[in-house]
Amino acid sequence: MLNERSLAANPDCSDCPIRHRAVCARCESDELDRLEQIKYYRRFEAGQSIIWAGDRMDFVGSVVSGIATLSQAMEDGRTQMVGLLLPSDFVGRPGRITAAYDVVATTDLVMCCFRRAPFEEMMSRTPHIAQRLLEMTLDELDAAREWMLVLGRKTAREKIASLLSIIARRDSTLNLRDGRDAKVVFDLPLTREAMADYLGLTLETVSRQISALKKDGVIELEGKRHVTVPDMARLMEEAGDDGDGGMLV
Amino acid sequence: MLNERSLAANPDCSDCPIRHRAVCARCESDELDRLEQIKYYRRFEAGQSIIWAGDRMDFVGSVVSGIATLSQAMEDGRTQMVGLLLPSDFVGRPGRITAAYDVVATTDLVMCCFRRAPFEEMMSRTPHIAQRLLEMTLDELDAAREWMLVLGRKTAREKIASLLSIIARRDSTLNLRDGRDAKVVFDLPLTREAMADYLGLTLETVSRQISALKKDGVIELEGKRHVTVPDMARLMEEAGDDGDGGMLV
DNA sequence: CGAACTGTTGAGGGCCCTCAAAACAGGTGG
DNA sequence: CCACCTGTTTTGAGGGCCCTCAACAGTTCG
Repeated sequence: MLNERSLAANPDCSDCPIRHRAVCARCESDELDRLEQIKYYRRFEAGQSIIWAGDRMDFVGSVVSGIATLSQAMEDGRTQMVGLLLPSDFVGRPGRITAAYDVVATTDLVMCCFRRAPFEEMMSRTPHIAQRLLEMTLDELDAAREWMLVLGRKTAREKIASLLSIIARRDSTLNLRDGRDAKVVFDLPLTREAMADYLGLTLETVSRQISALKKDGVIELEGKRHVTVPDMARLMEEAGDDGDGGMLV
Repeated sequence: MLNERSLAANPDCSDCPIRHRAVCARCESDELDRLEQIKYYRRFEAGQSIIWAGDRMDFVGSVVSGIATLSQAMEDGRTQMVGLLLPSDFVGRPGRITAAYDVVATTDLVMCCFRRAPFEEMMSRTPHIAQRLLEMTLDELDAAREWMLVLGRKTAREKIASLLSIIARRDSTLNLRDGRDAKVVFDLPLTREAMADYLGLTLETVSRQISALKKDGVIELEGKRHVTVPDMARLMEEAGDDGDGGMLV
């Protein structure tokens, strides 16, 4: 039914790009060995649905590479994105059988999956996994709360600036740059429609506000997706964030 | 500096009203004994600030009785509520020194506090605490995501109906009634302004929409705060929720 | 009574949504 | 190579929902 295929070979955990950030980050080598025995990889293509809300979920897992979105839909079609899943992010809730949200791959994506039952059994006996999952869940909760401020109180222009600065900040931490002073360059991993679903806007408003930020010199565009931010502090002002830039101290 | 005072006597944990729902829910009696040694009670008055965002936090704790709000403010005064704390809810993040949000008591409130260092030390040695905290955090994350749909995609009328049905549902579970058929009666624990901060609206819009729901017979009002819902299914329709009512299966 | 706070109601305007059309890019087939 | 189609994005015109500003009512407390 789905087009993904399991990889015959499971790459070694010690070579894994998300080894030190995913749910397995704190595992000792013997714990990792046991995880290795119950893991398998699945590959999804850009645009493909990974999970439908309400479906039975037989696995949980980590995004290894690529990007996915978590979203919620109303009956009349209105949809709100409630999570943006990047490499190392966790999918699924231990103890829950039915998926609560739609999960869609927005780029080609590789997921490291664990069958639910063995994973839960292992989690109950391996504090390192539960500890790391707690830490990751608390981070997600903080991000969700930051997002709620954006959704509830910011203007369309501020919303766009907030999203851009979130993406820019993430990229700048990946590239180990100073996120405040240097020029930041990145590609938007989302369509205008996905950005609208993220921000509680329409895609037309997203397009208009991006054009406006470009006209005002806050960002530069090359093609539709490639963004340059000449002055990160300026962008963060536009986002309505204060000098601390929302960095949780 | 604060007007709270410690109670001379710490009530016994086994008599505690939140014993089976708070962060201590899964603790064995010996674990509870150790928690008992590091706990103390603090009492706050309605309207009083419990924590300011950015302040150093020397404790974490559980709401024993009363209601508090978690909120985030922008420089220009716009504020968004990001959490509503009811009895058994946890305050503070283990591992974090500085408070990320403002916490305000909206009613008289009693909190069961643990000094941070001993609590964290105990948490690392007591899987039952970390397990329960993980479960509670996952629940909060689900609630936050439901809330994001409300903030991002619902109309003012739907927002009000959503908030009312959330409060009604909570009260009906407390009262062990059937939340679908029976008449539901409750008191609003929030001012119009707090409801506005919850929903990303102005207080005037909140007032207008409540009046409209009353005029249309969706709710009945006695005074400003006492609400009767004659038909829960109708209210949930108005909230834009489908037949399942957002109950996570 | 007056002050402070909470809540209601009205008038007007602005931001963003809705509907619509067109530009643009990528892919396919003639 | 061009015609054609599909999907994404941009831009325009108009309108509605909610915000802003304002006045007033009800309650509590001094």
